[in-house]
Amino acid sequence: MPFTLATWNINSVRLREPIVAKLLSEEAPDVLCLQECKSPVEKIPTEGFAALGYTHMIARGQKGYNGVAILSKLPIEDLGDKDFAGLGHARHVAGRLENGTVIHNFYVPAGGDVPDRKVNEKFGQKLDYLTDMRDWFKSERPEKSILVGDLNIAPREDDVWSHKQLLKVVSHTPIEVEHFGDVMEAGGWSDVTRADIPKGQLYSWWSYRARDWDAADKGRRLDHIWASADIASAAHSSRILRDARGWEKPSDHAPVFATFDL
DNA sequence: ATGTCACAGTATCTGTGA
Repeated sequence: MPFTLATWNINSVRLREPIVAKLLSEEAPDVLCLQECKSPVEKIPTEGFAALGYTHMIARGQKGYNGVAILSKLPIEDLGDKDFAGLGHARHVAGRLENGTVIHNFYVPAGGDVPDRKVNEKFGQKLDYLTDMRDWFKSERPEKSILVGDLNIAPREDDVWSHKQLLKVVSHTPIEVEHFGDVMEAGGWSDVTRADIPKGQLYSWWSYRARDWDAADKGRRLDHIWASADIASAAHSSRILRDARGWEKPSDHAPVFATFDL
């Protein structure tokens, strides 16, 4: 049975419950992975989502920061979480659908402003987080697995509005892109979105600070869907719902979709 | 390109994170 999955950094699930409901109503993915819920799990507004058919949820949360959740129409088993880099943050949760597909939902640390771990501890934490992801997937080689989330890195030149102008901007520096590639290689992961849409500029995030985000279009592709090598060929119909960036009280991220014939 | 958001804590603003 094919299923459609979406990933969306929601930047407060409680404040944006209306647009989560809008996405579920209008696009109806089978599974929606959220990041930056900024809510303890018990305060996530699950009732409205359940009323739309999303009766299953696995989540990790903390007050005010981070937080990840997987809303699902399909039953999903909680496989636990990993505290990569020992930060004590709610940045990962894994689940398994009844067809055996494992879903990893990640919110990788943003990394602060200065791309130098000697003067910016947050940048070091981001690199360490990615290194721990690499080591984990090297030891636990993923099978029949999907990895999604806000990875806070735009790896390709055509994943940013200006490669040259962003080379020293956190999210697109060479050291981050190298770590990103190391995680992919360690897990044998395939970039589903770029396998489907190999050419052209592709963004999933536009800053709140731009006067007119749509016209300026200074975006970055920070949100990703990966598949393990054994199921990579089952993925298709990738898209980024740019419209959602223009909805009422929007997140600064747009949802990314893919469908899997599994 | 220092601009706009969201949240905690204390409070009706300041600091932090993104």
